Amino acid sequence: MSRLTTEERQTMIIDEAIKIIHSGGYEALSIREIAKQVKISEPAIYRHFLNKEDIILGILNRMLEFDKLLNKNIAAAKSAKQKIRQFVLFHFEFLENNPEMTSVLFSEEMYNQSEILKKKLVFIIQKRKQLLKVILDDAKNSGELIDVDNFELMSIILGTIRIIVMEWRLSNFSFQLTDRGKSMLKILDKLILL
Amino acid sequence: MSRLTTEERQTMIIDEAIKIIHSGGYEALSIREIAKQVKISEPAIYRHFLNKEDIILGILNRMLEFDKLLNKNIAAAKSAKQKIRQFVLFHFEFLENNPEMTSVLFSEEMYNQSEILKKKLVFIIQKRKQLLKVILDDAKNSGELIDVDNFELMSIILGTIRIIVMEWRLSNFSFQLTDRGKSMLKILDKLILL
DNA sequence: TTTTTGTTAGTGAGTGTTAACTATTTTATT
DNA sequence: AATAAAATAGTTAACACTCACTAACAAAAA
Repeated sequence: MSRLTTEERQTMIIDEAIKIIHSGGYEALSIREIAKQVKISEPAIYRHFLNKEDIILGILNRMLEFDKLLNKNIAAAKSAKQKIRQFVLFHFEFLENNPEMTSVLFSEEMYNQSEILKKKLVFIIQKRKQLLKVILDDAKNSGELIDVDNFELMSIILGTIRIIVMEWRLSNFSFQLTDRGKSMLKILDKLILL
Repeated sequence: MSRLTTEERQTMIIDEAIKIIHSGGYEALSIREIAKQVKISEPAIYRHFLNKEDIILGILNRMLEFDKLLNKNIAAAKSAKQKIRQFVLFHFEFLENNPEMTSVLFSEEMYNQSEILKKKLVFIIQKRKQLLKVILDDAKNSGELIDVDNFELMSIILGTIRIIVMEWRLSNFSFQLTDRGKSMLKILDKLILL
């Protein structure tokens, strides 16, 4: 067996960790299982991560990469209206292509493990809310959005996205998430866009 | 120590189990910890429940009791409009008075333990959706509701309730949930009621 | 006397993590 | 360019601990 660099192993370890959570929930995520999937010994894991918490932190950093993609995607949209649509649709598109990330998204137990993890999760959520807030403020300024409190609108949009993804999971991914997202977006259009 | 009946012990065990989940997440829910809190030995737990899954099933049945209360509360409302408002508000009122139930609500790992548990959870969610569906259908028939697909409206309402409760949890219950619920309801009123 | 609720002691399996050591790769020196 | 030294990535074996659950027995209540 040839040795790999820490960066390569870290990537493999995070990859497999996400897969394990997807197939067996956070409870199934053990150092033993990761080692088995990555095909190295358990102690070798500790060459690349400080401890289990550090691995979970790595998973959370993967979620930040989604945010980068989301930002790029939205920057390309022209009108504020289009930005809102892209914000919603890109969530569904990304998760449809990366269904294992929904498991990460809903593994609340995982973030409950330590204050560091919880803070990081709150940070990620906060960042996404901030992005949506800027878009909604723009939309309101350009008269494209209904005149109600943006703070509440954010909860409506994010809550609706989240529960649809949850329904998708509970149905064992049995429907096309983007299709469902599109029909949801139509209604949302009617309700909040002018 | 005086002996108690199975019914009394079962109630105590479920009570403590919920408390444990609330303070330490599902991961903290062990037979050992329950026994410690109830102040009986571990094997004594097995006099009153078949196994751990059976205890979780008991917790899920507690959630069904909320549904009974919700049904009563809604039956008292006169107009369909009022029923929608009550459906939303009662969720917030109940959880504000029983914050530990939010932990149960969000312990997804718990229901992932077995197919039986997952099915029971899906059943509970399905039941609550059905209740909301009937209300929305009524509201539409009596011309009190905006004319969009009710299926999508259900996701918007349930998703918004859920994410507000999630925000409440992540803030360590630092704001008044019912107040937040009321201002949310105002916006929802504007958006979907005629 | 029988049933029910409790106890103590113990099972095998799984957990994250560490100590001690080895093999490979990279860097520095001859 | 060849070789010695240092750093890195891996191993096996074991640590102390927690897990859900059970056998065997005791005491209280019906």
